[in-house]
Amino acid sequence: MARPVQIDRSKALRAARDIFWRQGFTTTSMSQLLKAMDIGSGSFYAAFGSKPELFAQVIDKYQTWSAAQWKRIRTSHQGLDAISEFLNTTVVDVSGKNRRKGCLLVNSILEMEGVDTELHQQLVDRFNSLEQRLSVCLQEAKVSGTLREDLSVAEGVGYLMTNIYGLRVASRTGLGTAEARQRVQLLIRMISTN
Amino acid sequence: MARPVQIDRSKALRAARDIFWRQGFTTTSMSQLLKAMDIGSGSFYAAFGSKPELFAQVIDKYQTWSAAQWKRIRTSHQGLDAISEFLNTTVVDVSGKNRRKGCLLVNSILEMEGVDTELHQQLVDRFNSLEQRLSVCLQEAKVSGTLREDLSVAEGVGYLMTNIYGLRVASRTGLGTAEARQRVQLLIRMISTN
DNA sequence: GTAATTATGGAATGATCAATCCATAATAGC
DNA sequence: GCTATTATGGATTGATCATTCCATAATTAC
Repeated sequence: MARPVQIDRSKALRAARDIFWRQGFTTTSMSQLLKAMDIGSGSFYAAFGSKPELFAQVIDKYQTWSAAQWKRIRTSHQGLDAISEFLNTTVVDVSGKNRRKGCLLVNSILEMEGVDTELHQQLVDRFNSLEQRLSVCLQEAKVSGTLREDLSVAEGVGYLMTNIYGLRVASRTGLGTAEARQRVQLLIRMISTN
Repeated sequence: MARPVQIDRSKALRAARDIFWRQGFTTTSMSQLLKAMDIGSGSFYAAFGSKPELFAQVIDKYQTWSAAQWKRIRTSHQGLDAISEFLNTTVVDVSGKNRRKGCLLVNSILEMEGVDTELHQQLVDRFNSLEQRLSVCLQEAKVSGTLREDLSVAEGVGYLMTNIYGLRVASRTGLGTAEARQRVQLLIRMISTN
């Protein structure tokens, strides 16, 4: 009865994700965004509400993808091996030819800090769910005896979180894939039983 | 013969540094900046040139201060002890009551990445001078036998850089001073001879 | 006190921002 | 093929951005 929607929502969201990933939320202007998504402003506001609302949708989708990836890793890895696999996957994914920079969630946390306090806290909370996943893996390692005896699970989680943040940032200052992998290997070795 | 300058340059620079530190370069508007510095736009452009030029001056001053701090540490500490002192000083300085967030240099590196490529590379180069300082300390530790034997100096530098970045970021996601200190203690312990 | 000179800060300026408006395009039902 | 309906995207809007302009204030030399 009416003109049908012609925008490919999922494709548009992916384009938006990638440009936010590369440039951040604030830096990306609506004109850049519309061009990247290849839609007009009318369609945009009809379909996504506003620039911040679109961003929230992108973050949602990103986290869904992120959770799926974690689940995939966990079906075939456990303990320190799962953590190692997680780090390698995410590090590889964010450097090298792939032009996305760091982790969208971490980047956004840093960017939104002084700007949108509410969104900032939401993002931090979401990211902290990673702590629980890491905690479970470390517990497994503790039981299986692969975790350094003088290291508590809580300490290990803090250590890993610091290194994850650090690797994300380092990947944005020119750290190559090969060197990133070496750092991952080393940081795992540090918390393993010798 | 003419009206004398009444702005306190160093005080104004400090105010600018603090608001950039809290909010970042892009997010801070000229009106906020002028209000924080407590000067009018005429005086501002006469004294500092432009917003980007002011930022460069702030970064310069920040790094001068940072170098002095490092020098101070080195007069009384060496090896892993110097690194530990450096980490504790900077971590304490950037969290808790002090409302500045993270490290101005690191924050700016992340912010300028897609925006101003030239400035971004300058900042990265500056920050990398830290690697050399760390390398010297690790060499001292190697000689004195306090560095884990199975760890090369190069590996140690990479490890430390990751953790420094990570701590800077973690301090912007709600990490408290006490917990930050524990993480510093742990990460030093990991690279020490047991 | 007057003239000369320069700092000052509030009022324009033009660019760009996100968001809205609206004439037009594209469909389905009849 | 006509009507009703909704998607579309370029033009428009009002706000805000960094910057410039300029009348005025504050000082020194005489």
